[in-house]
Amino acid sequence: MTKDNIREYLLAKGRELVVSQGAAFLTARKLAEASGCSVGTIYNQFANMDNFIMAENLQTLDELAGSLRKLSPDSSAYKTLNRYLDGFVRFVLSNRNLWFMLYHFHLQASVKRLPRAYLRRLVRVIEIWRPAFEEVFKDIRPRERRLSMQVLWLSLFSVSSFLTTRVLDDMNSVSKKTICKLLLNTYLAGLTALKKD
Amino acid sequence: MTKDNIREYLLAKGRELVVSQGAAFLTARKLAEASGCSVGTIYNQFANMDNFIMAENLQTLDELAGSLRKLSPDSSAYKTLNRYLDGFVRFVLSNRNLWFMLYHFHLQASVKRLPRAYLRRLVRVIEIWRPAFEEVFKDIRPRERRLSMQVLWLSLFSVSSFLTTRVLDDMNSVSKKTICKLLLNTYLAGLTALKKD
DNA sequence: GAAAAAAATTGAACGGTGTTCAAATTTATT
DNA sequence: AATAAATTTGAACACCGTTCAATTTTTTTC
Repeated sequence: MTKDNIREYLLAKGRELVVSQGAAFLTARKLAEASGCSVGTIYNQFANMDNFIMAENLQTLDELAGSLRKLSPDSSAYKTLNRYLDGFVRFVLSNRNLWFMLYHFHLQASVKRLPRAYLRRLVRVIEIWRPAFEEVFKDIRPRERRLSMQVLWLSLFSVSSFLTTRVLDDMNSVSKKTICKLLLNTYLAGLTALKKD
Repeated sequence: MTKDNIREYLLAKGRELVVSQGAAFLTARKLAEASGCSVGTIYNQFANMDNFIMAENLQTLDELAGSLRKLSPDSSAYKTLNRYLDGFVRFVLSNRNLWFMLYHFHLQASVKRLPRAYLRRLVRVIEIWRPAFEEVFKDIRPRERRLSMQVLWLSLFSVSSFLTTRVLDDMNSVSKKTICKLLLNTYLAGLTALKKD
């Protein structure tokens, strides 16, 4: 097979495989077969499969950011934060396999160190929340506010891993979205309550 | 090699490998070599390596439960919850590789379904928190209280995965324990604030 | 257009993984 | 001691990521 943009073609095909068959299905040989090329060609475009997966994950984060940026602010900053959460949960649930792959890789890679390019996109996603968050908590000192926001994001991101699996289906009778909303709003209420001291 | 309790011996050796070399080092062949037997013997004791890892994880959860149960209540139920969190974080940080293996397996397995034995032990851990939690929030309706507790545990459990990696070292200047304490106490404050409505 | 040079593609091969199972060995029973 | 049962063994199978000499394709040069 010959393509002018093999790299993009491989990424697109790999994405198809993950979406339709799950992250575990994405192997060098299966990708090669699905793309109509040999494994060598993949390794000509990507140093290794980890880099390929990373490239997919960067795209996923870009799509998440794009999806969140499309959301218009609500009547209050507080409601806007809830809107972002909605968008986040919706994105994860409608991109389960891609998000599972991202989180799985994130977990594994973070044993050593996450690539700068990846960390940058994570920050980019968090930055979308920031204005609304600062608006709601404008009378909290910047340092603490920044930390609180990071902890909130860390919690939501961590919990998001289980949005992609079946584990929460057994434990609760409430929906995954409800769980996330409860986490967000309880945490926000906690911040609101604590700032008064 | 011949042992009267090969199963326990293999589990102990496997544990050594994970503790000292990391979860990725635990393979059938390496375990066989470290234990002085063949791969076949392992498969005679365990249906597959997943079952072996599961057995290790059950033990890890038992050890966590034992560690938490050793803690004596503090002067208030609220402080007791913080004490449990301390114990939890301390356990995870001093059993990084084992906890990473557990969480990693949990994530993977939860794509399909987690074994009953495993879920039971998870519940057993949560149950340790329950009395103190119910004491603090005795005027919240049981159903909501139960849900709030599950969401709290889910958050802490999810975040715990990153206690075992380096990822939080780069993002914040505060310690991992501080992050967890902030999450817990903000969430608890939120519950306290919300219950007044 | 033909020949030479450069670039890209190929896929068998290497070392690793989990897993199987007929054969060898050890243990228990008669 | 001979037989029967249970256990252990490790080569072999199908995968995995990865490499790289050989092939094919493309480009450049004449």
